[in-house]
Amino acid sequence: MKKQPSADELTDRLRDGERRVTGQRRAIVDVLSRHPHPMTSKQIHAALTDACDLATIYRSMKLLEGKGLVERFDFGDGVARFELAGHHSTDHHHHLICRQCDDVVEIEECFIEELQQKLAKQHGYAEVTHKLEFFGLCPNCQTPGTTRRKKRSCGC
Amino acid sequence: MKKQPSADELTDRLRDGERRVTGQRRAIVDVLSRHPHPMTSKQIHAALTDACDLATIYRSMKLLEGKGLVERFDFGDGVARFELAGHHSTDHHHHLICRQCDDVVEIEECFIEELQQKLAKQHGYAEVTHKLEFFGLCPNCQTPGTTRRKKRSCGC
DNA sequence: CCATTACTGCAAACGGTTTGCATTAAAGAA
DNA sequence: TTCTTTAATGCAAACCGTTTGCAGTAATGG
Repeated sequence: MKKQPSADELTDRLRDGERRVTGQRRAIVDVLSRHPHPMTSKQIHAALTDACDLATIYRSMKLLEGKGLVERFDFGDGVARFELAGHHSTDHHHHLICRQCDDVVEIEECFIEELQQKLAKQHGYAEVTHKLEFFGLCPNCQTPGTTRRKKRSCGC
Repeated sequence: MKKQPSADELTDRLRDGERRVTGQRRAIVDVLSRHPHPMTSKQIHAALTDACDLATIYRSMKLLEGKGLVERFDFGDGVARFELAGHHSTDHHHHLICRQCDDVVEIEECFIEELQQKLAKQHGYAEVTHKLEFFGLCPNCQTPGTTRRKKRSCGC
């Protein structure tokens, strides 16, 4: 948890562009700010103290992502996950996810920027980005018989 | 189009394990063998000469993937895409996808194996794999006004 | 405090994928 | 070849994450 965009930045970024700072959006950002790993919309929904509609969350995530306040990740299971931007040293980063228990390791560095540029130039592509996630078995899940399907209490 | 797993290999791989070589599965592999880029189940379905049910395709893709005859890719749009294994020099590879027109460049090399191993060791993870795809604007789509939304005739 | 209009909740719709079940057709045996 | 077994198929319904239309609600600027 490094720099906190939280309330102030939320306001700043939403204000310009006739978007409003609502209780729901504040609450969503608040939940995200307390979780170190990407959360699904459903998890965010569950973590909210005073519930708001799931549709509102989906709409909010899209907005927040567009404003750069939130980062979207795809773990390949058909469910979008979100992290608060600025949560880690760089917004753009990757993850190492346990196939067995959903443990998540944050990989803060991104080592393929140069490679990406090489590819872009090579094929004449512009504005190139990438998505990269690693999957494996965490230490606990390697020894059969050990705790599997561990779930964090916060569900993230 | 390098080595062709096609019929023979299809048979080999399915036979052991009491799975059957059906007309539908042969047809699916056949369609894939004629397409250079990943195809969605719906695209495969559309490309089949004598149609078979979509559910059958979904079931087949899962089986073929499990048998290593097919490679699954995720372009982040919530639709699974498949390529015939052995289509390219290495089965494991990546793509550079145009955000505008869905053009696909096959990136045959994978340059982050060593990095992956470093990460695995660093965090004690085993059997680590990764998913990596690049997104950008292809040469055609960079100049506004040029052909956009190009669709290959084969829909792949 | 008001007026404007973005945002919310609700419910219905959507798109990709999965599943249950009765029927069809591979594969091996006779 | 024909018979038997049982995996695979087609069809329709279910699923699940996500999106959308609409009427009511609430944030913003005046």
